[in-house]
Amino acid sequence: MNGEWVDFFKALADSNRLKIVGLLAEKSYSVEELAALLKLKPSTVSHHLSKLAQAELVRSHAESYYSVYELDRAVLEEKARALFSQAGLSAVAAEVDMDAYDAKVLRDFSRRDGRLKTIPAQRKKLDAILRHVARSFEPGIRYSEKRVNEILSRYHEDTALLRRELVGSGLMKREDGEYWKVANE
Amino acid sequence: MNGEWVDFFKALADSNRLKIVGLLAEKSYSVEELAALLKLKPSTVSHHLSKLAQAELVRSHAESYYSVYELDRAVLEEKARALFSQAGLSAVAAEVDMDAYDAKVLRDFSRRDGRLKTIPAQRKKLDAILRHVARSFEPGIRYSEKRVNEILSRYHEDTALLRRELVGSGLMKREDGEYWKVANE
DNA sequence: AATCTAATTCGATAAATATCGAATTAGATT
DNA sequence: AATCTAATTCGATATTTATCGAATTAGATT
Repeated sequence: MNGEWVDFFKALADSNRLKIVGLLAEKSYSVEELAALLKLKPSTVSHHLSKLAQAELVRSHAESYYSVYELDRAVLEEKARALFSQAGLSAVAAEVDMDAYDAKVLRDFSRRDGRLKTIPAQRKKLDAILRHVARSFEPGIRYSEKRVNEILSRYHEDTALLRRELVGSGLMKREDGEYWKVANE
Repeated sequence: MNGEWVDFFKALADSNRLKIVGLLAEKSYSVEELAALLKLKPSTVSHHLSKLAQAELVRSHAESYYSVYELDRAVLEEKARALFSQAGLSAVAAEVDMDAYDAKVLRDFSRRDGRLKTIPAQRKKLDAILRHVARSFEPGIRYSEKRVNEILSRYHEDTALLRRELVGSGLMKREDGEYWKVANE
């Protein structure tokens, strides 16, 4: 989940909350003081602080009448560090469905019976279709051109085009008139 | 202004925009591809990308039919770096009115004529009042106790209390029955 | 030149949220 | 125990904004 990151950025995505963080970076303040400095009502500041606290950016402790808030630099630095790293960035997108694009192209170009309405002319869409078609071939098996055409004819009558593109895209190989599927992954 | 920072955080304060950044961290994508991957309409993705572009986090270039978007790592790293530094953090709060708290306390405790309704018992509020009262004394001049009381009586009848607190707080000094103001700043 | 196609802009709508004032709570001071 | 005080919570409101579909635009392909 990227919820933790969203909380972090949402917490800082407000002008007044940024000012609070800026102020707390210099010293600790009570809610009342922050309200006076920012010209906001204490209830509003309290609301802002609870968002910052939810993101673990601030902590508070009681001090006589006041709750004194202080900045938690460690969390800030940890997040800043992650922004640098490739892994940290990519983790943010972890739950994206990487096959959704292929699925959409396939839907757009297929009939109910699974045959292709047309063969897409555009490179990226053609590639998506080819990846799909290639699943009809078993890895490790050598197919005659005749057999390849049989299988491809389930998708579209222009088997020559499909065959040529499969080889051209590197999904399949050809040698001595025989074809085989390149191991995927 | 902290507008630049607000733009930065606002740009990333959305789950789908975070996913976009995560995806672009691995490779470039067209609007259409991103829309398919995120299961959003192209118009929505376009909107998200324009926010990211406004924060200078992404750039686009035309490529045949498509606008291909790519991540600008430099901006991301520059911001991340600033999050570490004291100066960077404090800069965020640059335009906060640091005297607003004192002004509020003063307002709360003063009558229209400038005299004090009461002398605040709470430390922080008393300090704010004392800073105000101390402005009635010129630095570099030595005052007799009688003269000090005269001046303080403009604010409140309990001049002894004010005098004692001014010295106690370090705003004024006393020696041989004479008083003077400590240079501020 | 005519036609396609992806991208963008625009208008509308529904959901999220910043702000305030009133009521309540939690703690400290007397 | 009784009283104060700052903080918090709650309810209401106005603003912002995420999303979509329709219309338009900008570019490339034919």
